[in-house]
Amino acid sequence: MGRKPCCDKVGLKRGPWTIEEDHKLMNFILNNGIHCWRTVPKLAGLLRCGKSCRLRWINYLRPDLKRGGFSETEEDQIIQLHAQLGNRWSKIASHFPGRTDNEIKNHWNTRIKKKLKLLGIDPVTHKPIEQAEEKGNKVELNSSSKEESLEVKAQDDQGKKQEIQEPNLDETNDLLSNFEMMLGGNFDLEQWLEQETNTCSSHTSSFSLEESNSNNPSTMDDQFPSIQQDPLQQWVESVDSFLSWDCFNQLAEENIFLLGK
DNA sequence: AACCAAAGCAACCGCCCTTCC
DNA sequence: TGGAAGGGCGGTTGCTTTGGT
Repeated sequence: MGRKPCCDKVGLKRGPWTIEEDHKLMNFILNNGIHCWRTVPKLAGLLRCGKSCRLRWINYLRPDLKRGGFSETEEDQIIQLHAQLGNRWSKIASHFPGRTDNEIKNHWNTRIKKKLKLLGIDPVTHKPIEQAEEKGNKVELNSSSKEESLEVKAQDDQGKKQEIQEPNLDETNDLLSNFEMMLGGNFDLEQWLEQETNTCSSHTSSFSLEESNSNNPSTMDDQFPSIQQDPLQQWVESVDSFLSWDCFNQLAEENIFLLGK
């Protein structure tokens, strides 16, 4: 008598998403917005469950995502927030615009946890590991990790103040509001593309458009030849999944989403 | 060059909470 | 007010990549 599954998994595709699936999902969401995740795969023509679509969008396709490694400052903040909130990753993620809970969780589990353990700090309680264990770690601490130890002490001191450095709220709000505007259907992609084509092509040598590259275009104008007719479609079909999203995200970092300003 | 182990990360699972009827 | 449905969240898995031998 278990709970009813979120969806009928029979006939549904699982595993890594293909570029085509990404395109379909992006295309659908950018055209229609998000109303009910359960209906998204059906309407978008995807053989995925709604949850899977939601996860893919939130963790990977969302245009306001910030990619790349975590900075020292971000790591510090994560540690402080974790000390206060525990494993409430979504709450922690809400302090990092453009970061997902999954990303932070992964980073915590793979790196920060180890770093803290190495420094003799229990990643769960954020207190020094018990004497016995601590002795074992001292050897390491005395050798290579001395600097890190001091760094963590500083973090600890900061934590005691119970003051967490707030993110740039203006930036966060701007990103969110523009993203909401986009989902609400008011996002003028055509205008955005017109404004930003040069920016994109200028700083993304890795910008790979395998599909549209058949003509070896040298500029974005060439890459989007019929942009005037159906810019969204052109854009979605032309992007090569995450490589192009790197470009997109880079633009987002440069406040390209602040169109409403 | 080949193999193995570790690390990193995307995706899935299942429970919990909220909303709606 | 209670039950069902849907979404959100945290934990876990498993595949891919990277580094070492």
